[in-house]
Amino acid sequence: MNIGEVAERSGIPPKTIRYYEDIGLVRPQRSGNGYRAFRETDLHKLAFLGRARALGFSIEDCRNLLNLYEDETRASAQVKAIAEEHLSAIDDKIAQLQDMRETLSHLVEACRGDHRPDCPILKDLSGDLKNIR
Amino acid sequence: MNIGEVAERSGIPPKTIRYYEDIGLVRPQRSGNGYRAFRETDLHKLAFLGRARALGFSIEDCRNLLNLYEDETRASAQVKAIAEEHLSAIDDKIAQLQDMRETLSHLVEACRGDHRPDCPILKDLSGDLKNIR
DNA sequence: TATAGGGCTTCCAGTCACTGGAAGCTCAAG
DNA sequence: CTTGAGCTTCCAGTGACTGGAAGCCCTATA
Repeated sequence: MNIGEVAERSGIPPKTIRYYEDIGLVRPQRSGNGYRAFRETDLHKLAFLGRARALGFSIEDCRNLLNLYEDETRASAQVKAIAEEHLSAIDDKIAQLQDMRETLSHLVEACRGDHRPDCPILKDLSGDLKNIR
Repeated sequence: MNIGEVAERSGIPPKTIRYYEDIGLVRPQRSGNGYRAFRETDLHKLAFLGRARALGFSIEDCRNLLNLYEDETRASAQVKAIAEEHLSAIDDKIAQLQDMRETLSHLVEACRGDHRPDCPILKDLSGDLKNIR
């Protein structure tokens, strides 16, 4: 398989696949003409990476997950540990975004959004906390 | 004021303040010795930037908000538009993270996390969807 | 057989918002 | 006069790609 077909079947763009090779996540062989020659196992790995990335795992996490996947002697506890850490990072991020959302939505509601310059959003950003709440 | 004092009072590290000058967000004067000389207005601007960044606004948004803040002829509608767009981006991000969270937490729960290699997390990532929902 | 196109290759640069580090100047205290 | 803190600039690295340029390879059609 050439890179185009693999890209299509894995859903990962060619540029990204070349990047994954650069950083050692996949190691396709080469044809006589210099083209990358992917086997089914490469495709499988790339699809694995695509799903892991879609769950928000970092590249380093993906590398470790892939290693565990290929390690028949793994303990599922190792996989679970990675996933739990990531899950708690996601929870942190959600909480942080919800804090922002909370503040910002109050400000947006309080702003009339008309032609006049008065604006509680700017007032808040400027440090004048007398407004809102 | 030198950069250290401004950093302390605004809560923004010196490195970041220099970076903000590089990209034109603040324009402190210079003392005879080459040190940056910040006025109160510069400090005020930096604190504004700190709060806007804490709400997750991009640097470009911050630049626009700062311009509007200094523009007496602004319409609050302009500010509100920026804030609403950002708010909806935040909402999108939260939704995306919650999707990830949902999937991931089910997988984590299903994984026994023991010494054995069987792992529904890896099974899911490898594309075997027979497991879990 | 010439050529046109699409796909493939590499390499370099840019993204976003900083952050770390090195080399070197300035200033105040002891 | 030395020490050390604080300031300066410049360069490089982060994460995970993404865009673009220059050029080779392959196939189909005129």
